[in-house]
Amino acid sequence: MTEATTRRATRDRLAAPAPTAPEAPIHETSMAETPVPMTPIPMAPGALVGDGKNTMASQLVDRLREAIVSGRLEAGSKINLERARERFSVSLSPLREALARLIADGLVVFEDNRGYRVAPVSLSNLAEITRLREEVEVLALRQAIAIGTVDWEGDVMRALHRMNRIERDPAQPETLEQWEAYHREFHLTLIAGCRMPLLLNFCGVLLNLNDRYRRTFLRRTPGGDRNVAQEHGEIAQLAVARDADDACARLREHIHRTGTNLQRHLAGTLAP
Amino acid sequence: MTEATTRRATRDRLAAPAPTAPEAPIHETSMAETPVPMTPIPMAPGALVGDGKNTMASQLVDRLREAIVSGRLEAGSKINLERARERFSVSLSPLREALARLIADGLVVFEDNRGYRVAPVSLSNLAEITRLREEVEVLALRQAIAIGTVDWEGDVMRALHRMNRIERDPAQPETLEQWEAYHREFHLTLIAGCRMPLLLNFCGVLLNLNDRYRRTFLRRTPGGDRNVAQEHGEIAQLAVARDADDACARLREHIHRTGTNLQRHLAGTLAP
DNA sequence: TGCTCACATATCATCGATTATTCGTCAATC
DNA sequence: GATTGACGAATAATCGATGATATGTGAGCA
Repeated sequence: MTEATTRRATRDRLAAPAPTAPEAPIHETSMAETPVPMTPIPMAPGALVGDGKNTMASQLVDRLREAIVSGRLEAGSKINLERARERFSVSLSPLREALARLIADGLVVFEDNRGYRVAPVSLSNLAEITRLREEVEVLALRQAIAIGTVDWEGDVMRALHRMNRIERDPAQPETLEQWEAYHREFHLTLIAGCRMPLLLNFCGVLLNLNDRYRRTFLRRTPGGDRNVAQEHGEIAQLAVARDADDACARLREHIHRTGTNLQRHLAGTLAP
Repeated sequence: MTEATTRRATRDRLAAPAPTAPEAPIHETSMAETPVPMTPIPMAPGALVGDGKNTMASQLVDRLREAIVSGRLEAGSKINLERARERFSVSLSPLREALARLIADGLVVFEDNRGYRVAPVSLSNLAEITRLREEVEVLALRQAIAIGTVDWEGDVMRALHRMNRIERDPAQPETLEQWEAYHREFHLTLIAGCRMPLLLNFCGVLLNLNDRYRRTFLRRTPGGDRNVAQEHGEIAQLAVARDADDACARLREHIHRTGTNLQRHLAGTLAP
């Protein structure tokens, strides 16, 4: 039970700064902070209850990622270390370590002696993300359909159900955030059955990058006139029915349409 | 004047520790250090004379990557920070930052409060690497053949020529190292024409991971009875001739055969 | 007016010391 | 005799301070 004491002390130390206000922007431009209440994120699959995120650096990775994907940290903006240090109430070492890890996600870019900055967005970047998702996510799905277990089927249906039950109300931003989280989990669960860690990791990165575009440009009109829920449902049904060709075709269309949609919105944002 | 003094001091500081002995093993096990004389590496393409690697952390990334891919740092072994700090003559901050960046390469794994370790090797990991290389490297090649410029064609032929001119003499380890560098560059150049940064980055990661297996298990008998040089030549010729289907088929076979070869050697190492 | 160079300032990079956590060991207990 | 809990050594994580680099500014000159 001495251990309990020690642990509790740590938890307090770590928990204390969290409830404070959501991070204000670090970059020089933009100061209107969207008061998003930092959802108690149902983080990436594979995270056991007590295993991860005990250190400053690891928590920072999540906080920074969320801040970037949500658009609170403007694309392309410089990350001033001193201000970020204050904002997140940490020291330089864990901050730099967290940023270094985020390079892997493609959300942060770095240059020697010039520091870190939020990865920029561009039409070509979006096009590549879409194209690669079509290829690798479909590849993963095909493999998942081939070797996925019954448990995997169950996971897929559960993820689908949870996502579709969320009522997306623009007046309640937290419902949008929640849907984003479930949507991400749905796509990851769909392919998780393939049991190829490197591939899943890469798909997760692409999904993150894609989500940043959607959350920035399609915040309230996610599907346009599409019935996204139906698309998801069909893909899931075909997948658990082990109809590989049709499931993959539908997933590919789904990704492609989303990409086209985003492309249009982004072009509208950049051009005028 | 003052500035000149400052700069000179810095350069000396950075240059000084480099020529010292090659890094001895950091991990607890294994103490017989292969006295590989740390080739003055013809580093990754795209490195201008003065652009990158000015900081301790960035230099460390390269040194550590080389140490891991070459096998000097044993797969799966724990990386003791204090010993690594001494060995590489740096402080903890840049060391941790460098290790954090190497997570992206899949060469290092991390766990909160348990530190960093060299990524383990396994048959399933090798199988996935091979499978993914077949898919994504071929995808990249097809795109490169579709849109690659004449400059790209030239780059491919040059890379092929340089690689094939190296005489691989097991008695002269530096020739093996040199060939590895050129070989890596050949494969990357072959697909560089596709102009998809994310895809190229992923291919580079896979190539690195693959090279670790080859350099560990196929150090002196790279091709078995295969004529690897001829395989490379044919792929290059087909690529610049814009024969996409044949080039991709050959590349896929090439990757697959290499994988099978490695699988056999690795199985022989793990089993008995 | 436009350019170059020195200086001041802001920022990034690194270090050494301090704090927190884990892991091995051993004694106490059931 | 096995399990549990407490200690101490080893190691990881964090911090505050210092050193190095880049960037902005203005004087001097063509």
